[in-house]
Amino acid sequence: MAGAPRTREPRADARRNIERLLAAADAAFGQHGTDASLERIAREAGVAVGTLYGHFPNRHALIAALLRTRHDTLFALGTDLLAEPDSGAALGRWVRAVADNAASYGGLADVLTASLGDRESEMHADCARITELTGQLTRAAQTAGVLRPEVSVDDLITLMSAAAWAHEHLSPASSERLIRFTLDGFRPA
Amino acid sequence: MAGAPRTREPRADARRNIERLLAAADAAFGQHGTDASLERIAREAGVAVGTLYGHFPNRHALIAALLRTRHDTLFALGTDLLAEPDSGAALGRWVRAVADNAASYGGLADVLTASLGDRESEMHADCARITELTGQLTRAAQTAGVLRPEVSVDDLITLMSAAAWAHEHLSPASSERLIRFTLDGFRPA
DNA sequence: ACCTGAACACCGTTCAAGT
DNA sequence: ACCTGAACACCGTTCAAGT
Repeated sequence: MAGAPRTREPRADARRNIERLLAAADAAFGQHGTDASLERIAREAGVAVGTLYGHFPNRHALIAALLRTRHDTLFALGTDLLAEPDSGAALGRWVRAVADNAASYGGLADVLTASLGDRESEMHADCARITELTGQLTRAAQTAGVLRPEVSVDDLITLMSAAAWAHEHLSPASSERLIRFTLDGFRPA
Repeated sequence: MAGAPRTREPRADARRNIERLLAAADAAFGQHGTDASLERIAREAGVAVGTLYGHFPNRHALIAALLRTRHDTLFALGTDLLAEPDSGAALGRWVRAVADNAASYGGLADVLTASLGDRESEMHADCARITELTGQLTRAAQTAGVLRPEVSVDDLITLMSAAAWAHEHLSPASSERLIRFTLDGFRPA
């Protein structure tokens, strides 16, 4: 009764191609932003375009795969922050972490924002999880009285996305200042 | 002494083509954002691609031409606001006007931000003028004591651009709320 | 099960040739 | 002085054919 290979593991060559594609994509997105040429990525990975499409049906899938581990550590941070006694500081750290993450590739803020509203996107679940954690941290800060009650989760999402955009298109410093002043505006009078 | 045509006016057919191109571009940018296909714009205008490039050497030039009159009325508003006695309210109205303007086409916030840092761009002068007016209104509000002294022109530019981005990628309401809370954070404690 | 590369439809940009 | 359209180099995406 025997080792019929009923495994779902990808074949060894496929696995290698996937890794090469991810490495090439990470480099290309880092250098040219999230709309870097997919053809070039395949070429750089030493693989035919069809192979890229075979593993990643579209650009979103490729980006999502790259963000996968990054997002896991982000979620871990989020749940840790929920236990933080100073919920104002926790929220601040969360906002910065999310904004930084959404700025890891040029154009990523746009992509993530689109994914939040697109149930079909490979990144939709991740975006929803971020929204969920943001909601919990927001409510915690509000019950602690360190955040105005009229501030909504959407307001936080807006700030984080806008800060990520500013990080990329203006400068990290501008982004940080926007966060600081806006969080100030979020505090009770 | 006679009517030799020493005029610099474009020829009648050229003039007509320019107008058709601008109309088509306005429609296309409105619908598909600032990176709409130039080939399609030419086709829609009933003109060969070469004609488009003959009048507008690149995409920026085309966008700049479309913004020209819009910006003139914006500048007029800016100088009017300098005379406003309530300099806090004046700054608020300015921020909203600039942000709205920078959201008139999808992707325009990105383009304008790039133009601000690119001396070669056809929109650079316009962006510089906006920065200048922002600086004057900022200083006016600061001497009136309704704006924290550590807020810089860059902070205002950041807010206006980020708000324009949010207007486009999230919603006009999100953008307005970002402006409101951040301006709150800009006020003296 | 996976890979290849040609195929198709599109794009930005240039430029010789026309009027 | 202006217009045309073919030309070139690139791209996203699909799919028959191979192994």
